[in-house]
Amino acid sequence: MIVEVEAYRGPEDRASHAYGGRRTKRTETMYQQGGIAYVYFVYGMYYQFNVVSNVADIPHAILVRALEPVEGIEVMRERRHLHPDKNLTNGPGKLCVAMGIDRALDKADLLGDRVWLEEFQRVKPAHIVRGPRIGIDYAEEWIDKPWRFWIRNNSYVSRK
DNA sequence: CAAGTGATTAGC
DNA sequence: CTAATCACTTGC
Repeated sequence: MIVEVEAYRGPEDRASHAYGGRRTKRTETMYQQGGIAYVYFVYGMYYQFNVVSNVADIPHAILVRALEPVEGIEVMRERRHLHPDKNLTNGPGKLCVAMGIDRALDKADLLGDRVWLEEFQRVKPAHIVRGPRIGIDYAEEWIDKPWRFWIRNNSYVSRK
């Protein structure tokens, strides 16, 4: 269950890989019609999983930052090398390890059969909180935009 | 709290 | 071609 996300609004958003209309081999994914995965590699070791979210040529995406494990917990634990349950999926790099997500899933259809989203539980708007995004200190006036959203009091979010 | 890690990008 | 950067995690 997704419990934490961040919105990236290229090309205006300085924090987005598509800032200024940057359209390269990597960012090309975000310019496609929404409903597909944008998976990229950072810091030499981690993948990040995003949902492309607008029409073609408007590079918007949602970074999935944390999950609450619901099924397949044993498999996740193996992939995460026996870390305690609460560390399985409480960060964007961690959840990709736990879910087995890598760049082979970049551009994958999220209504397909390799990786997909489905409705699970309805979350009341009052239980959703927002704040500034994480790890984008370079983004100048976009640093403080409250575009990180998480479920209040959920213990699997990446930070309190 | 800082190192690690390598793809990606811009700049020459 | 080179060098800097990075939507992070872990272990000290």
